[in-house]
Amino acid sequence: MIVVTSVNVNGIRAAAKKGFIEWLAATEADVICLQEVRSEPEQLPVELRDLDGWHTVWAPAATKGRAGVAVLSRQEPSRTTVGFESAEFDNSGRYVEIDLPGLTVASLYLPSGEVGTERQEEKERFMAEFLVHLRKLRTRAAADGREVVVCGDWNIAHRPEDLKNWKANQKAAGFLPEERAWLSRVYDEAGYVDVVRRLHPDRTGPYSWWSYRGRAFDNDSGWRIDLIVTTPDLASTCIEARVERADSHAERWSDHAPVTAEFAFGDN
Amino acid sequence: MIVVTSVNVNGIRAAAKKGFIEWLAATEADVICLQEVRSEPEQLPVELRDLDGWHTVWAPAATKGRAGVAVLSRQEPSRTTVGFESAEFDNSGRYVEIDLPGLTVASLYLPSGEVGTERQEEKERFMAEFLVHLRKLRTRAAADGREVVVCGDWNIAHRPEDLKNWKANQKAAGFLPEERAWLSRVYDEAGYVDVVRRLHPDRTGPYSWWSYRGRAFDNDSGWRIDLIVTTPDLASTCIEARVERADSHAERWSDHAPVTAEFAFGDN
DNA sequence: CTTAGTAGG
DNA sequence: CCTAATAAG
Repeated sequence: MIVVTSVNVNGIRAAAKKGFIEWLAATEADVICLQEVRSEPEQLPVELRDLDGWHTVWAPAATKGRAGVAVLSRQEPSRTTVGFESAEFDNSGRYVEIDLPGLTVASLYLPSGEVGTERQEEKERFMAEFLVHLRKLRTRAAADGREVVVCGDWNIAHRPEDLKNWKANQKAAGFLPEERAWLSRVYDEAGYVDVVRRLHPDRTGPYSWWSYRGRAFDNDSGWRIDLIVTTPDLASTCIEARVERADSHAERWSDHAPVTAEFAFGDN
Repeated sequence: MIVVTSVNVNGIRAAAKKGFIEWLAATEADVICLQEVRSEPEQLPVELRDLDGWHTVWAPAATKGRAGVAVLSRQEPSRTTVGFESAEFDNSGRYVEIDLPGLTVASLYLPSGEVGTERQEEKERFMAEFLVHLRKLRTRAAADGREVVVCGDWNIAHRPEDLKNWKANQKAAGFLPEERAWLSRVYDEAGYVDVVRRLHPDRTGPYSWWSYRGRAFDNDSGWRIDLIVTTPDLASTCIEARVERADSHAERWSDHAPVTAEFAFGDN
């Protein structure tokens, strides 16, 4: 059994002041993939340095205060790789990969994009390069007899069920036809599986991000853009997948909620 | 009788959230000179627009969020002048003057300066130009039979009694020998009077600014840099002068405290 | 330490 | 609306 969580913390230093530390102390996850850490390792608050019981790999962006991904694991990784052999993106705090026994885990923070700007073109370049990487990753893993799980903020909602207001967002970054088609290729051509959708094929959401603007969270006007995407054999061992939406009992310490999947993996 | 207050609000929008509005509602001042407003008039919170019972003149800096002075008066000014005919400084939100019957009131925010930087040179240029203005102002006022009061954050402590730690600050901006000498010229050559010091010749302080860093406020480790400076005849009518240091009963809504002087001016 | 602007989200 | 870097104080 392995429990994997993905969460965009929207600034780990701010999150730490609002409840992330307590959430971390209580989680039963074995591996946690973080996005938008927005901190150099040296800038982390003491409570997040030398985390007891966790092995950590931090992959900050070259630009201070931007992006940044990390993976926390209870087991020590046998290998750690920052980036995906991309000249443009390896230094941008958007991808880090670790190897655990029989399993490769990656934390991904795909650019957000903004229609009509250079940042949308950057997103598209990232998507093109990253799809190549996903294919290679799967081929390599198959050759090694390994499974793969890519956790992250993909910044794309795949289908109308994945966001509250799909009609109004057809020309918005994150739900553009070309972005949705790209995600289809991740599934249909590269052969990956979105495990939350696999276990909950018919429901709307569950959303994992709600804008801080307006009453988006209270109205559950969200998007499902934080995805746990795995190789098919691993997906078939997924026995639970959920979004940990904050409620009156749990503080909201990010505009995203943790997404968690449990796999009967390595069990006898 | 006229009551005049000078206070550096350190961002009127932040101050408004912390108690400035309540202070303003309770004050008995007739004229209030503000410095470091740091807001365009259009950006002011509603509570500070069309202030009931006050005439207001706002002189923001050309650069948003920087400097900015204002004068609030219960009587309507007969004349309002932004700047002091300085090509360099008239647009920098550092000086505004109003005329009331028999009295010119000015709000001044002298540059803070920082030793060894261009900003110290800017401060020195300001001082040179402003001293010329002070002389003209006094000459003009004398010809018109008017008194003058220049309220503001002068960003200079005159003597050892005017700051907690004068020995350690002899090479610090705000207590440099040339700055202190300049203030002496304002008094001795241009003929103005610092009314708080006139009424309290022997005491240390009263300080009007305490850094937000460390425990400066709790230790009363402050500076007396907010001054009410007047023509001699007006000074001789000053019957009270004080600093309104925040205590357990009053919120601290700025790193500066209001300085208030009461003049038996216009009384029969 | 605090303010406000700014870029990114 | 929120985070963090930055400049100024």
